[in-house]
Amino acid sequence: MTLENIKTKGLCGLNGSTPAPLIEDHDSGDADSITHARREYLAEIYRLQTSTDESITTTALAMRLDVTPPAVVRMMRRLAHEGYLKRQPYKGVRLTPEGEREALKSIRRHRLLEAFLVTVMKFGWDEVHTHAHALEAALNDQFEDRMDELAGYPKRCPHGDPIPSKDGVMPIIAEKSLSEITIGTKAVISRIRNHTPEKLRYFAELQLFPGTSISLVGRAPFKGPVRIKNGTGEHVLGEELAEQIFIEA
Amino acid sequence: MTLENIKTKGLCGLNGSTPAPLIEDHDSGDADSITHARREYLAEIYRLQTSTDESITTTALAMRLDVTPPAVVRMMRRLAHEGYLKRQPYKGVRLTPEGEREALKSIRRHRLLEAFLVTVMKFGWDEVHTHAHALEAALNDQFEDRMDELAGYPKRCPHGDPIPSKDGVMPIIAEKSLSEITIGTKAVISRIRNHTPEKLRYFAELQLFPGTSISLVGRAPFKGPVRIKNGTGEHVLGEELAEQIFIEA
DNA sequence: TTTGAAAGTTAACCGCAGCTAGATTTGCGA
DNA sequence: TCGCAAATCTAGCTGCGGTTAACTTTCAAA
Repeated sequence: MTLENIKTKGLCGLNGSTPAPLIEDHDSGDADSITHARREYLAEIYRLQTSTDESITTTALAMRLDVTPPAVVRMMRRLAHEGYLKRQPYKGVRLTPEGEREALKSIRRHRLLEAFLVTVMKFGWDEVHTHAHALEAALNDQFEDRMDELAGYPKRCPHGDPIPSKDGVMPIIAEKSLSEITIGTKAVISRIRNHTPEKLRYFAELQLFPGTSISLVGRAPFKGPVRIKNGTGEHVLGEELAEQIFIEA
Repeated sequence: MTLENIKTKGLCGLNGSTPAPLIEDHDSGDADSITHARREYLAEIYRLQTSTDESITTTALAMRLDVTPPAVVRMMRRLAHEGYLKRQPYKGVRLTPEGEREALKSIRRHRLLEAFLVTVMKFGWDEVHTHAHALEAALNDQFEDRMDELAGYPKRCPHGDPIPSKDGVMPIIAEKSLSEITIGTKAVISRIRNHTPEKLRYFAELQLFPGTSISLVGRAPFKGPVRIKNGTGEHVLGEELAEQIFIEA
């Protein structure tokens, strides 16, 4: 076989699978070509930014991303330089609108992927985070759209986290934690804000999912455990777990 | 919010998505931890190795992988050093059994992914190669098994390429190209050995898929075009296309 | 107001996987 | 058999994203 036709002949068989021009970048539909790591940083900043009012510190980010602070510092410098965020050394960072856009894109992909993995691929809600995290890097817009379609255009991930719209808008949802509501309240769980596999398996055992109707039967004083009732009966939850269960307000 | 509980609190919501211990390597089930690029090289060597009898040259590999020869040379040195292949400078390389095992694992993933993308995710057979190529890097064994299951344990990829078994055995299939068979033969297409999207779309237009029954009606002399007949009527195919269509012998 | 621990930053390194430029080997054709 | 072009290889560079070690800044408590 000559060298010339190696490139032009069969592709994926015993005879080969990857015609050179097909390898390329795979971010078709994106055009901008921001790296995956950058988007991950931006998404994490977004999450921190919307869950605290304080500005985002290097160490907090480093912990969340499981990297060392110097890695964060350098990435922040890059991202600031590229216009995704404003940075004040020693003070913290804040996303620019472009940064927020990328962050939301990343968050959308992650949650859409989780929804897809549960509804289409039948993974457990305790398993999807890890898979989604790995697969995120490989998605492009077309694939994202197909997952969206197959999963039935989900509005939330399996844990109840809202999925940003395709044009980058995060739905605003008024929610209250079980630790904040008054005794006697009947409501529907909207979100479980802890994705540790073990905790999720425990919640699943008690049939506590987004969508489950529950009523708050009682609460022990001094931030004590709460008693709740759902279809499967009455359950007692420690404060730590209770404050991670949210209901639509 | 204090730094301590940032790491331990909610994960994927507005409040966070990536608990540090979950990030890890994602090659669970593999244990060996060979990089994706290495596996891609090994797979490409395997494809070349089984489609020619000559030894694999640096330039051929470089073209197939769309990288420069020096990149190949260095990777070959690494892979030889790591025991995946035998290398004779200026002569070529040959996979060791370990190298072949990794190559087959990679090829299995690619083809399984293609099958999954077509049967479950409803992509066209002309689209799947690129998607599969990007997604391959993110798979682990559990995900691979789930795809296998959902796709119905396919034996071949959408183009008819056999899928190596989970324990690394490539099915041996006796096949003949349309350009090799005698006039009058009736047979079933088993494989299309060209994965260029345009060609695939053309084959699809003529309803020439693996599984399609055809008969060879005629062939013009001197490697001329062939006439074939299938459910949709009679078609004329140039020699170049004809030799890329295979039937089970 | 001072000071020291914690947080943030800089400097310098790593491996991976690309690249170009230039040297070397090979082997075919004259 | 000899020489030259093509193939191969070496050397040295890039960017990415990670690390450790050491330095600087901040801020709260004494």
